[in-house]
Amino acid sequence: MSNLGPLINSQLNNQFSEVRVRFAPSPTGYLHVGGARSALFNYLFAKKNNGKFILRIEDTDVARSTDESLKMMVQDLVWLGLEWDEGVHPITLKDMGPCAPYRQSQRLHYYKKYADELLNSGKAYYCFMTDLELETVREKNKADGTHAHIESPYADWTLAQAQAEIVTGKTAVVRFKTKHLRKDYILNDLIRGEVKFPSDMVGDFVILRSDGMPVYNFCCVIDDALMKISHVLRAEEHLPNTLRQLMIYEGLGFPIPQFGHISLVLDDDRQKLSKRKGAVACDNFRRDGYLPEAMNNFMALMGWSHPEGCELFSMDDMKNLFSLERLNASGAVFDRVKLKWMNSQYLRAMDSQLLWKSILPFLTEAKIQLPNDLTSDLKWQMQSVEVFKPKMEIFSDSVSLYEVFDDSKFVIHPESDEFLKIETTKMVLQTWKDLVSEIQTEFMTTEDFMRIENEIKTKANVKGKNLFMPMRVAVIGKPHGTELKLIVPLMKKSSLIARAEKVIAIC
RNA sequence: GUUCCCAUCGUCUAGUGGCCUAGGACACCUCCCUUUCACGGAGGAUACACGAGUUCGAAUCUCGUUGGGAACGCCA
Repeated sequence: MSNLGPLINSQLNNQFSEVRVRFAPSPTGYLHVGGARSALFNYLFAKKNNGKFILRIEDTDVARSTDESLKMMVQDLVWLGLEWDEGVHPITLKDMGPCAPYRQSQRLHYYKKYADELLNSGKAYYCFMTDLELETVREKNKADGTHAHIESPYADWTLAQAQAEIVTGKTAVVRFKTKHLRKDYILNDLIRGEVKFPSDMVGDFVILRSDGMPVYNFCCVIDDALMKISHVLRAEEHLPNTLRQLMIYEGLGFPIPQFGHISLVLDDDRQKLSKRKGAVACDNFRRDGYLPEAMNNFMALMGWSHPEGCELFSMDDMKNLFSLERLNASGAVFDRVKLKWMNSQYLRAMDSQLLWKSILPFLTEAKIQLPNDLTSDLKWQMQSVEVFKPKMEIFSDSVSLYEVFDDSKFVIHPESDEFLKIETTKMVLQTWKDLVSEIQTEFMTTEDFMRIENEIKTKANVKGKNLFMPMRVAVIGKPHGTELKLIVPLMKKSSLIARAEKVIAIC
Protein backbone atom coordinates (compact mmCIF):
# COMPACT_ATOMS: atom_id res chain seq x y z
CA MET A 1 0.00 0.00 0.00
CA SER A 2 2.22 2.75 1.16
CA ASN A 3 5.61 1.80 -0.11
CA LEU A 4 7.08 5.24 -0.04
CA GLY A 5 4.75 7.20 2.17
CA PRO A 6 6.71 10.41 2.13
CA LEU A 7 5.47 13.17 4.36
CA ILE A 8 4.91 15.45 1.49
CA ASN A 9 4.56 18.82 3.02
CA SER A 10 5.75 18.87 6.57
CA GLN A 11 9.37 19.51 5.74
CA LEU A 12 8.71 22.62 3.77
CA ASN A 13 7.95 25.16 6.44
CA ASN A 14 11.00 27.24 5.74
CA GLN A 15 10.56 27.71 2.06
CA PHE A 16 8.57 30.86 2.45
CA SER A 17 10.19 34.03 3.65
CA GLU A 18 6.99 35.77 4.69
CA VAL A 19 3.42 34.95 5.50
CA ARG A 20 1.25 35.38 2.42
CA VAL A 21 -2.36 34.25 2.49
CA ARG A 22 -5.21 34.74 0.11
CA PHE A 23 -8.95 34.73 -0.19
CA ALA A 24 -9.97 33.51 -3.60
CA PRO A 25 -13.69 33.78 -4.29
CA SER A 26 -15.28 33.04 -7.60
CA PRO A 27 -17.52 35.91 -8.64
CA THR A 28 -20.59 33.86 -9.34
CA GLY A 29 -22.95 35.34 -6.80
CA TYR A 30 -22.91 37.17 -3.52
CA LEU A 31 -20.37 36.93 -0.74
CA HIS A 32 -21.57 34.15 1.53
CA VAL A 33 -21.04 34.46 5.30
CA GLY A 34 -19.00 31.26 5.16
CA GLY A 35 -16.75 32.87 2.59
CA ALA A 36 -16.59 36.05 4.59
CA ARG A 37 -15.45 34.05 7.60
CA SER A 38 -12.69 32.42 5.57
CA ALA A 39 -11.64 35.87 4.41
CA LEU A 40 -11.68 37.08 8.02
CA PHE A 41 -9.46 34.27 9.26
CA ASN A 42 -7.01 34.81 6.42
CA TYR A 43 -6.99 38.52 7.08
CA LEU A 44 -6.41 38.03 10.81
CA PHE A 45 -3.68 35.50 10.23
CA ALA A 46 -1.89 37.90 7.89
CA LYS A 47 -2.22 40.80 10.32
CA LYS A 48 -1.09 38.78 13.28
CA ASN A 49 2.01 37.61 11.42
CA ASN A 50 2.89 40.83 9.63
CA GLY A 51 2.06 39.11 6.40
CA LYS A 52 0.19 39.96 3.25
CA PHE A 53 -3.46 39.30 2.53
CA ILE A 54 -4.24 38.80 -1.14
CA LEU A 55 -7.56 38.87 -2.95
CA ARG A 56 -7.50 36.65 -5.99
CA ILE A 57 -10.45 36.25 -8.33
CA GLU A 58 -11.20 32.74 -9.52
CA ASP A 59 -13.20 33.44 -12.63
CA THR A 60 -12.32 30.55 -14.88
CA ASP A 61 -15.95 29.53 -15.03
CA VAL A 62 -16.66 32.09 -17.72
CA ALA A 63 -20.31 31.25 -18.00
CA ARG A 64 -21.10 32.00 -14.37
CA SER A 65 -18.66 34.75 -13.47
CA THR A 66 -19.92 38.30 -13.62
CA ASP A 67 -18.52 41.76 -12.99
CA GLU A 68 -21.61 42.53 -11.01
CA SER A 69 -20.84 39.76 -8.59
CA LEU A 70 -17.21 40.83 -8.32
CA LYS A 71 -18.29 44.34 -7.44
CA MET A 72 -20.65 43.05 -4.76
CA MET A 73 -18.00 40.87 -3.18
CA VAL A 74 -15.46 43.64 -3.14
CA GLN A 75 -18.02 45.98 -1.64
CA ASP A 76 -18.85 43.48 1.10
CA LEU A 77 -15.21 42.86 1.96
CA VAL A 78 -14.65 46.59 2.16
CA TRP A 79 -17.71 46.92 4.36
CA LEU A 80 -16.31 44.29 6.71
CA GLY A 81 -13.03 46.18 6.76
CA LEU A 82 -10.98 43.24 5.53
CA GLU A 83 -8.49 45.29 3.56
CA TRP A 84 -6.23 43.38 1.25
CA ASP A 85 -2.68 44.20 0.24
CA GLU A 86 -2.73 42.78 -3.24
CA GLY A 87 -5.46 41.88 -5.71
CA VAL A 88 -8.07 43.91 -7.47
CA HIS A 89 -8.32 47.50 -6.35
CA PRO A 90 -11.34 47.98 -4.09
CA ILE A 91 -12.69 50.86 -6.18
CA THR A 92 -11.26 50.72 -9.66
CA LEU A 93 -11.10 46.91 -9.64
CA LYS A 94 -7.79 47.19 -11.46
CA ASP A 95 -5.03 44.80 -10.54
CA MET A 96 -2.68 46.01 -7.86
CA GLY A 97 0.40 44.24 -6.59
CA PRO A 98 3.56 42.48 -7.71
CA CYS A 99 1.86 39.29 -8.84
CA ALA A 100 -0.68 40.93 -11.14
CA PRO A 101 -2.90 40.01 -12.75
CA TYR A 102 -4.98 38.55 -9.92
CA ARG A 103 -7.91 37.44 -12.01
CA GLN A 104 -7.48 33.92 -13.23
CA SER A 105 -9.14 34.72 -16.53
CA GLN A 106 -6.15 36.93 -17.24
CA ARG A 107 -3.54 34.41 -16.23
CA LEU A 108 -4.30 31.79 -18.82
CA HIS A 109 -0.80 31.93 -20.29
CA TYR A 110 0.61 30.68 -16.98
CA TYR A 111 -1.75 27.72 -16.85
CA LYS A 112 -0.98 26.91 -20.48
CA LYS A 113 2.73 27.02 -19.78
CA TYR A 114 2.58 24.64 -16.84
CA ALA A 115 0.11 22.35 -18.54
CA ASP A 116 2.58 22.05 -21.40
CA GLU A 117 5.32 21.29 -18.94
CA LEU A 118 3.26 18.47 -17.49
CA LEU A 119 2.36 17.24 -20.96
CA ASN A 120 5.96 17.25 -22.11
CA SER A 121 7.18 15.40 -19.09
CA GLY A 122 4.47 12.78 -19.48
CA LYS A 123 2.76 13.68 -16.22
CA ALA A 124 -0.36 14.71 -18.05
CA TYR A 125 -1.96 13.62 -21.30
CA TYR A 126 -4.59 14.54 -23.83
CA CYS A 127 -7.79 12.58 -23.41
CA PHE A 128 -10.25 12.26 -26.26
CA MET A 129 -13.04 10.50 -24.41
CA THR A 130 -16.45 11.87 -25.30
CA ASP A 131 -19.14 12.84 -22.82
CA LEU A 132 -21.08 9.82 -23.88
CA GLU A 133 -18.15 7.48 -23.26
CA LEU A 134 -17.54 8.99 -19.86
CA GLU A 135 -21.17 8.69 -18.97
CA THR A 136 -21.26 5.06 -20.05
CA VAL A 137 -18.24 4.17 -17.96
CA ARG A 138 -19.68 5.95 -14.93
CA GLU A 139 -23.00 4.18 -15.27
CA LYS A 140 -21.31 0.86 -15.62
CA ASN A 141 -19.14 1.47 -12.58
CA LYS A 142 -22.18 2.44 -10.63
CA ALA A 143 -24.06 -0.66 -11.72
CA ASP A 144 -21.13 -2.92 -10.86
CA GLY A 145 -20.79 -1.27 -7.52
CA THR A 146 -17.09 -0.87 -8.21
CA HIS A 147 -17.13 2.92 -8.05
CA ALA A 148 -13.85 2.85 -9.89
CA HIS A 149 -12.35 5.97 -11.37
CA ILE A 150 -12.38 6.79 -15.04
CA GLU A 151 -9.59 5.01 -16.84
CA SER A 152 -8.74 6.72 -20.05
CA PRO A 153 -7.47 4.63 -22.93
CA TYR A 154 -5.40 7.64 -23.96
CA ALA A 155 -3.27 7.67 -20.83
CA ASP A 156 -0.48 5.84 -22.53
CA TRP A 157 -0.52 7.66 -25.81
CA THR A 158 2.61 9.56 -26.69
CA LEU A 159 2.36 13.29 -26.96
CA ALA A 160 3.08 13.09 -30.68
CA GLN A 161 0.24 10.63 -31.17
CA ALA A 162 -2.17 12.92 -29.39
CA GLN A 163 -1.00 15.98 -31.23
CA ALA A 164 -1.50 14.26 -34.55
CA GLU A 165 -5.06 13.59 -33.51
CA ILE A 166 -5.61 17.19 -32.49
CA VAL A 167 -4.37 18.40 -35.87
CA THR A 168 -7.25 16.55 -37.43
CA GLY A 169 -9.62 18.75 -35.47
CA LYS A 170 -10.44 16.50 -32.54
CA THR A 171 -10.90 18.20 -29.21
CA ALA A 172 -9.38 16.91 -26.01
CA VAL A 173 -9.12 17.67 -22.33
CA VAL A 174 -5.82 17.43 -20.52
CA ARG A 175 -5.79 14.96 -17.67
CA PHE A 176 -3.27 14.64 -14.89
CA LYS A 177 -1.84 11.14 -14.76
CA THR A 178 -2.19 9.50 -11.36
CA LYS A 179 -1.69 5.82 -12.04
CA HIS A 180 2.00 5.83 -11.32
CA LEU A 181 1.56 7.66 -8.02
CA ARG A 182 1.16 4.65 -5.82
CA LYS A 183 1.74 5.98 -2.38
CA ASP A 184 -0.19 7.60 0.39
CA TYR A 185 -0.15 11.32 0.64
CA ILE A 186 0.07 12.74 4.09
CA LEU A 187 -1.09 16.24 4.73
CA ASN A 188 -0.11 17.93 7.92
CA ASP A 189 -3.13 20.11 8.31
CA LEU A 190 -2.72 23.11 10.57
CA ILE A 191 -6.17 22.61 12.04
CA ARG A 192 -6.81 18.90 11.66
CA GLY A 193 -3.40 17.41 12.17
CA GLU A 194 -2.27 14.51 10.06
CA VAL A 195 -4.62 13.63 7.23
CA LYS A 196 -3.80 10.58 5.17
CA PHE A 197 -5.10 10.32 1.61
CA PRO A 198 -4.88 6.98 -0.15
CA SER A 199 -3.39 7.57 -3.58
CA ASP A 200 -6.25 5.83 -5.34
CA MET A 201 -8.71 8.26 -3.86
CA VAL A 202 -8.74 10.09 -7.18
CA GLY A 203 -8.49 9.05 -10.79
CA ASP A 204 -6.88 10.95 -13.63
CA PHE A 205 -8.46 14.33 -13.26
CA VAL A 206 -8.95 17.09 -15.78
CA ILE A 207 -6.65 20.10 -15.57
CA LEU A 208 -7.54 21.74 -18.88
CA ARG A 209 -11.00 21.69 -20.38
CA SER A 210 -11.54 20.98 -24.04
CA ASP A 211 -11.82 24.70 -24.73
CA GLY A 212 -8.42 25.18 -23.14
CA MET A 213 -9.72 26.76 -19.92
CA PRO A 214 -8.01 25.44 -16.82
CA VAL A 215 -9.89 23.89 -13.95
CA TYR A 216 -9.95 25.02 -10.31
CA ASN A 217 -7.52 22.53 -8.80
CA PHE A 218 -4.94 23.36 -11.42
CA CYS A 219 -5.12 27.16 -11.41
CA CYS A 220 -5.24 27.15 -7.68
CA VAL A 221 -1.89 25.41 -7.42
CA ILE A 222 -0.22 27.47 -10.13
CA ASP A 223 -1.42 30.73 -8.63
CA ASP A 224 -0.66 29.83 -5.05
CA ALA A 225 2.85 28.86 -6.13
CA LEU A 226 3.42 31.90 -8.32
CA MET A 227 1.99 34.23 -5.71
CA LYS A 228 4.17 32.59 -3.08
CA ILE A 229 1.24 31.80 -0.85
CA SER A 230 2.68 30.39 2.36
CA HIS A 231 -0.52 29.29 4.10
CA VAL A 232 -3.73 28.12 2.50
CA LEU A 233 -6.59 28.65 4.93
CA ARG A 234 -9.83 27.57 3.36
CA ALA A 235 -13.07 25.77 4.10
CA GLU A 236 -13.14 22.08 4.91
CA GLU A 237 -15.05 21.29 1.74
CA HIS A 238 -11.73 21.71 -0.08
CA LEU A 239 -10.00 19.03 1.93
CA PRO A 240 -10.50 16.29 -0.67
CA ASN A 241 -9.19 18.66 -3.36
CA THR A 242 -5.96 18.91 -1.52
CA LEU A 243 -4.83 15.49 -2.67
CA ARG A 244 -5.08 16.53 -6.31
CA GLN A 245 -3.32 19.74 -5.54
CA LEU A 246 -0.54 17.95 -3.70
CA MET A 247 -0.04 15.79 -6.78
CA ILE A 248 0.26 18.85 -8.99
CA TYR A 249 2.67 20.57 -6.61
CA GLU A 250 4.77 17.47 -6.70
CA GLY A 251 4.58 17.10 -10.47
CA LEU A 252 5.72 20.65 -11.00
CA GLY A 253 8.25 20.69 -8.20
CA PHE A 254 6.68 23.67 -6.48
CA PRO A 255 7.21 24.36 -2.79
CA ILE A 256 4.14 23.30 -0.89
CA PRO A 257 2.38 25.76 1.39
CA GLN A 258 0.93 24.90 4.76
CA PHE A 259 -2.74 23.99 4.64
CA GLY A 260 -5.40 24.64 7.22
CA HIS A 261 -8.93 23.50 6.62
CA ILE A 262 -11.46 25.52 8.52
CA SER A 263 -14.70 23.96 9.69
CA LEU A 264 -17.90 24.55 7.78
CA VAL A 265 -20.63 27.01 8.67
CA LEU A 266 -23.85 25.05 8.98
CA ASP A 267 -27.59 25.59 8.94
CA ASP A 268 -29.89 24.55 11.79
CA ASP A 269 -30.12 21.13 10.20
CA ARG A 270 -26.33 20.83 10.32
CA GLN A 271 -25.87 20.97 6.60
CA LYS A 272 -23.71 23.41 4.74
CA LEU A 273 -25.28 26.83 5.09
CA SER A 274 -27.37 27.54 2.04
CA LYS A 275 -29.51 30.39 0.89
CA ARG A 276 -32.65 28.34 0.93
CA LYS A 277 -32.64 28.51 4.70
CA GLY A 278 -32.60 32.30 4.89
CA ALA A 279 -30.23 35.12 4.31
CA VAL A 280 -26.61 34.05 4.02
CA ALA A 281 -25.27 36.87 1.88
CA CYS A 282 -23.19 39.47 3.66
CA ASP A 283 -24.98 42.02 1.63
CA ASN A 284 -28.22 40.93 3.24
CA PHE A 285 -26.96 41.60 6.70
CA ARG A 286 -25.71 45.00 5.67
CA ARG A 287 -29.11 45.87 4.25
CA ASP A 288 -30.87 44.70 7.40
CA GLY A 289 -28.74 47.01 9.44
CA TYR A 290 -26.10 44.85 11.04
CA LEU A 291 -22.79 46.41 11.96
CA PRO A 292 -19.64 45.06 10.32
CA GLU A 293 -17.95 44.98 13.73
CA ALA A 294 -20.68 42.70 15.04
CA MET A 295 -20.50 40.51 11.96
CA ASN A 296 -16.76 40.07 12.31
CA ASN A 297 -17.00 39.43 16.01
CA PHE A 298 -19.72 36.88 15.48
CA MET A 299 -18.08 35.14 12.53
CA ALA A 300 -14.84 34.84 14.44
CA LEU A 301 -16.67 33.05 17.22
CA MET A 302 -17.79 30.35 14.84
CA GLY A 303 -14.68 28.24 15.06
CA TRP A 304 -12.36 30.51 16.97
CA SER A 305 -12.38 31.49 20.62
CA HIS A 306 -10.85 34.32 22.56
CA PRO A 307 -8.03 33.10 24.84
CA GLU A 308 -9.73 34.66 27.85
CA GLY A 309 -13.20 33.58 26.86
CA CYS A 310 -14.42 37.05 25.94
CA GLU A 311 -17.47 37.16 23.71
CA LEU A 312 -17.27 40.78 22.64
CA PHE A 313 -14.01 42.02 21.19
CA SER A 314 -12.74 44.45 18.59
CA MET A 315 -11.00 43.79 15.34
CA ASP A 316 -7.79 45.05 16.92
CA ASP A 317 -8.10 42.48 19.69
CA MET A 318 -8.60 39.79 17.12
CA LYS A 319 -5.59 40.92 15.11
CA ASN A 320 -3.45 40.73 18.21
CA LEU A 321 -4.81 37.49 19.59
CA PHE A 322 -5.57 35.40 16.55
CA SER A 323 -3.92 32.02 16.34
CA LEU A 324 -4.60 28.88 14.39
CA GLU A 325 -4.29 26.77 17.55
CA ARG A 326 -7.58 28.20 18.78
CA LEU A 327 -9.43 27.17 15.66
CA ASN A 328 -11.99 24.44 16.19
CA ALA A 329 -12.16 21.55 13.72
CA SER A 330 -15.88 20.86 14.02
CA GLY A 331 -18.63 22.58 12.09
CA ALA A 332 -20.55 25.51 13.55
CA VAL A 333 -24.26 26.21 13.22
CA PHE A 334 -24.98 29.78 12.25
CA ASP A 335 -27.10 31.16 15.08
CA ARG A 336 -28.96 34.22 13.85
CA VAL A 337 -30.42 34.89 17.29
CA LYS A 338 -27.02 35.24 18.87
CA LEU A 339 -25.82 37.35 15.98
CA LYS A 340 -28.72 39.70 16.60
CA TRP A 341 -27.91 39.88 20.28
CA MET A 342 -24.31 40.63 19.47
CA ASN A 343 -25.32 43.36 17.08
CA SER A 344 -27.53 44.90 19.76
CA GLN A 345 -24.53 45.07 22.05
CA TYR A 346 -22.53 46.98 19.46
CA LEU A 347 -25.47 49.17 18.60
CA ARG A 348 -26.02 50.18 22.21
CA ALA A 349 -22.41 51.14 22.55
CA MET A 350 -22.69 53.47 19.58
CA ASP A 351 -22.49 57.20 19.81
CA SER A 352 -26.03 58.59 19.47
CA GLN A 353 -25.20 60.97 16.71
CA LEU A 354 -23.61 58.23 14.67
CA LEU A 355 -26.52 55.96 15.42
CA TRP A 356 -28.95 58.58 14.13
CA LYS A 357 -26.95 58.91 10.93
CA SER A 358 -27.00 55.15 10.57
CA ILE A 359 -30.73 54.70 10.97
CA LEU A 360 -31.81 57.68 8.90
CA PRO A 361 -31.41 55.85 5.55
CA PHE A 362 -33.66 53.09 6.89
CA LEU A 363 -36.31 55.59 7.94
CA THR A 364 -36.10 57.33 4.60
CA GLU A 365 -36.35 54.11 2.69
CA ALA A 366 -39.39 53.05 4.69
CA LYS A 367 -40.90 56.49 3.97
CA ILE A 368 -41.43 57.27 7.61
CA GLN A 369 -42.77 60.80 7.90
CA LEU A 370 -41.31 62.50 10.91
CA PRO A 371 -43.20 65.60 12.14
CA ASN A 372 -42.11 68.50 9.94
CA ASP A 373 -38.49 69.48 10.18
CA LEU A 374 -37.53 67.15 12.97
CA THR A 375 -34.93 65.51 10.82
CA SER A 376 -32.79 68.60 11.19
CA ASP A 377 -33.48 69.09 14.91
CA LEU A 378 -30.37 67.77 16.56
CA LYS A 379 -31.83 67.83 20.05
CA TRP A 380 -34.86 65.85 18.99
CA GLN A 381 -32.69 63.39 17.15
CA MET A 382 -30.46 62.71 20.12
CA GLN A 383 -33.39 62.44 22.49
CA SER A 384 -35.26 60.01 20.28
CA VAL A 385 -32.18 57.89 19.69
CA GLU A 386 -31.55 57.65 23.43
CA VAL A 387 -35.12 56.55 23.97
CA PHE A 388 -35.06 53.86 21.30
CA LYS A 389 -31.50 52.65 21.60
CA PRO A 390 -32.30 49.92 24.16
CA LYS A 391 -35.13 48.71 21.95
CA MET A 392 -33.13 48.29 18.78
CA GLU A 393 -31.07 45.27 17.85
CA ILE A 394 -30.43 46.09 14.22
CA PHE A 395 -30.81 49.38 12.35
CA SER A 396 -33.92 48.26 10.52
CA ASP A 397 -35.70 47.94 13.88
CA SER A 398 -35.75 51.71 13.90
CA VAL A 399 -38.48 51.68 11.29
CA SER A 400 -41.19 50.23 13.49
CA LEU A 401 -39.99 52.32 16.42
CA TYR A 402 -40.03 55.67 14.63
CA GLU A 403 -43.26 54.78 12.90
CA VAL A 404 -45.12 55.99 16.00
CA PHE A 405 -44.21 59.55 15.07
CA ASP A 406 -45.77 59.25 11.64
CA ASP A 407 -49.34 60.57 11.82
CA SER A 408 -50.20 59.02 8.50
CA LYS A 409 -49.42 55.60 9.96
CA PHE A 410 -51.44 56.08 13.15
CA VAL A 411 -53.91 53.23 13.54
CA ILE A 412 -55.74 51.93 16.55
CA HIS A 413 -54.75 48.31 17.06
CA PRO A 414 -57.37 45.69 17.98
CA GLU A 415 -55.53 44.90 21.22
CA SER A 416 -56.61 48.34 22.41
CA ASP A 417 -60.26 47.34 22.52
CA GLU A 418 -60.36 46.02 26.06
CA PHE A 419 -59.10 49.35 27.38
CA LEU A 420 -61.40 51.42 25.24
CA LYS A 421 -64.34 49.51 26.73
CA ILE A 422 -63.50 50.57 30.24
CA GLU A 423 -66.01 52.97 31.67
CA THR A 424 -63.55 55.61 32.78
CA THR A 425 -61.61 55.71 29.54
CA LYS A 426 -63.67 58.38 27.83
CA MET A 427 -63.21 60.71 30.75
CA VAL A 428 -59.50 60.00 30.90
CA LEU A 429 -59.01 60.71 27.24
CA GLN A 430 -61.15 63.80 27.20
CA THR A 431 -59.18 65.24 30.10
CA TRP A 432 -55.94 64.27 28.40
CA LYS A 433 -56.98 66.06 25.24
CA ASP A 434 -58.08 69.17 27.10
CA LEU A 435 -54.91 69.41 29.13
CA VAL A 436 -52.69 68.88 26.11
CA SER A 437 -54.57 71.63 24.32
CA GLU A 438 -53.72 74.03 27.10
CA ILE A 439 -49.99 73.58 26.56
CA GLN A 440 -48.55 76.74 25.04
CA THR A 441 -45.54 75.20 23.30
CA GLU A 442 -45.27 72.90 20.31
CA PHE A 443 -43.66 70.20 22.42
CA MET A 444 -44.32 69.55 26.07
CA THR A 445 -41.60 68.74 28.55
CA THR A 446 -41.42 65.60 30.62
CA GLU A 447 -42.53 67.71 33.58
CA ASP A 448 -45.56 68.94 31.64
CA PHE A 449 -46.46 65.34 30.96
CA MET A 450 -46.05 64.24 34.57
CA ARG A 451 -48.21 67.12 35.71
CA ILE A 452 -50.92 66.28 33.18
CA GLU A 453 -50.86 62.65 34.16
CA ASN A 454 -51.35 63.62 37.80
CA GLU A 455 -54.18 65.95 36.99
CA ILE A 456 -56.00 63.24 35.07
CA LYS A 457 -55.51 60.93 38.00
CA THR A 458 -57.37 63.33 40.26
CA LYS A 459 -59.95 64.61 37.85
CA ALA A 460 -61.01 61.27 36.45
CA ASN A 461 -60.22 59.44 39.65
CA VAL A 462 -58.40 56.69 37.80
CA LYS A 463 -55.00 55.22 38.39
CA GLY A 464 -52.81 52.34 37.34
CA LYS A 465 -53.48 50.28 34.28
CA ASN A 466 -56.80 51.89 33.58
CA LEU A 467 -55.08 55.24 33.37
CA PHE A 468 -51.98 54.70 31.37
CA MET A 469 -53.16 51.97 29.01
CA PRO A 470 -55.90 54.15 27.49
CA MET A 471 -53.48 57.06 27.42
CA ARG A 472 -50.96 55.02 25.53
CA VAL A 473 -53.64 54.02 23.06
CA ALA A 474 -54.37 57.70 22.54
CA VAL A 475 -50.70 58.36 21.84
CA ILE A 476 -49.46 55.37 19.85
CA GLY A 477 -52.61 53.40 19.07
CA LYS A 478 -51.80 50.40 21.22
CA PRO A 479 -51.56 49.58 24.92
CA HIS A 480 -47.94 48.41 24.90
CA GLY A 481 -44.85 50.29 23.91
CA THR A 482 -42.36 52.87 24.95
CA GLU A 483 -42.80 54.70 28.22
CA LEU A 484 -45.11 57.64 27.70
CA LYS A 485 -43.05 60.19 29.58
CA LEU A 486 -40.21 59.44 27.19
CA ILE A 487 -42.13 59.47 24.00
CA VAL A 488 -44.76 62.17 24.52
CA PRO A 489 -42.19 65.01 24.76
CA LEU A 490 -41.03 63.96 21.31
CA MET A 491 -44.46 64.42 19.78
CA LYS A 492 -46.10 67.55 18.52
CA LYS A 493 -49.04 68.92 20.41
CA SER A 494 -51.10 68.96 17.24
CA SER A 495 -50.61 65.27 16.54
CA LEU A 496 -51.31 64.37 20.15
CA ILE A 497 -54.63 66.18 19.95
CA ALA A 498 -55.55 64.74 16.57
CA ARG A 499 -54.79 61.22 17.79
CA ALA A 500 -56.72 61.70 21.01
CA GLU A 501 -59.72 62.83 19.02
CA LYS A 502 -59.61 59.76 16.82
CA VAL A 503 -59.57 57.46 19.80
CA ILE A 504 -62.25 59.35 21.69
CA ALA A 505 -64.47 59.07 18.63
CA ILE A 506 -64.59 55.29 18.86
CA CYS A 507 -64.86 54.76 22.58
C1' G B 1 -21.55 3.31 -2.26
C1' U B 2 -16.26 4.98 -1.71
C1' U B 3 -12.75 8.27 0.66
C1' C B 4 -11.93 11.94 4.04
C1' C B 5 -13.42 15.04 8.15
C1' C B 6 -16.11 15.81 12.72
C1' A B 7 -18.43 14.44 17.75
C1' U B 8 -18.85 18.74 25.38
C1' C B 9 -25.63 22.01 27.43
C1' G B 10 -30.99 23.37 22.15
C1' U B 11 -26.81 26.67 19.76
C1' C B 12 -21.53 28.92 19.76
C1' U B 13 -17.76 27.26 22.78
C1' A B 14 -13.71 26.66 27.26
C1' G B 15 -11.17 22.33 28.38
C1' U B 16 -4.50 19.57 25.55
C1' G B 17 -4.37 13.23 31.99
C1' G B 18 -5.57 15.11 38.37
C1' C B 19 -7.40 22.32 39.38
C1' C B 20 -14.11 19.26 36.28
C1' U B 21 -19.46 17.56 41.73
C1' A B 22 -17.26 20.30 33.42
C1' G B 23 -16.56 27.07 32.99
C1' G B 24 -18.58 31.19 29.79
C1' A B 25 -22.09 33.27 25.99
C1' C B 26 -26.97 33.17 23.22
C1' A B 27 -31.74 31.13 23.86
C1' C B 28 -35.08 29.27 27.85
C1' C B 29 -37.34 29.52 33.09
C1' U B 30 -37.82 32.23 38.01
C1' C B 31 -37.21 36.55 40.80
C1' C B 32 -35.84 41.94 41.28
C1' C B 33 -36.26 46.80 38.86
C1' U B 34 -40.63 48.77 36.21
C1' U B 35 -47.96 51.69 36.49
C1' U B 36 -47.13 48.36 30.06
C1' C B 37 -43.29 46.46 26.27
C1' A B 38 -38.28 46.57 26.50
C1' C B 39 -33.26 47.63 28.86
C1' G B 40 -30.73 46.29 33.16
C1' G B 41 -29.64 43.16 37.69
C1' A B 42 -29.78 38.33 40.56
C1' G B 43 -30.63 33.23 40.37
C1' G B 44 -32.06 28.35 37.84
C1' A B 45 -32.50 24.14 34.55
C1' U B 46 -29.62 21.74 30.64
C1' A B 47 -23.93 18.63 27.89
C1' C B 48 -18.67 15.22 27.80
C1' A B 49 -22.79 9.98 21.68
C1' C B 50 -21.80 4.66 23.08
C1' G B 51 -18.39 0.49 24.18
C1' A B 52 -13.71 -1.42 25.13
C1' G B 53 -8.72 -0.46 26.38
C1' U B 54 -4.06 2.52 28.38
C1' U B 55 -3.45 4.78 33.39
C1' C B 56 -3.28 5.19 40.40
C1' G B 57 -6.50 8.66 37.70
C1' A B 58 -9.66 10.02 31.22
C1' A B 59 -14.17 15.04 28.61
C1' U B 60 -8.86 14.91 27.51
C1' C B 61 -4.69 9.27 24.87
C1' U B 62 -5.77 4.43 21.65
C1' C B 63 -9.14 1.23 19.14
C1' G B 64 -14.00 0.03 17.73
C1' U B 65 -19.32 1.21 17.19
C1' U B 66 -22.94 4.72 16.20
C1' G B 67 -24.36 9.37 14.43
C1' G B 68 -23.55 13.77 11.48
C1' G B 69 -21.06 16.26 7.47
C1' A B 70 -18.16 16.99 3.06
C1' A B 71 -16.07 15.47 -1.43
C1' C B 72 -16.34 12.15 -5.29
C1' G B 73 -17.62 17.16 -12.49
C1' C B 74 -14.78 19.70 -18.73
C1' C B 75 -18.21 24.00 -10.64
C1' A B 76 -15.22 26.55 -7.37
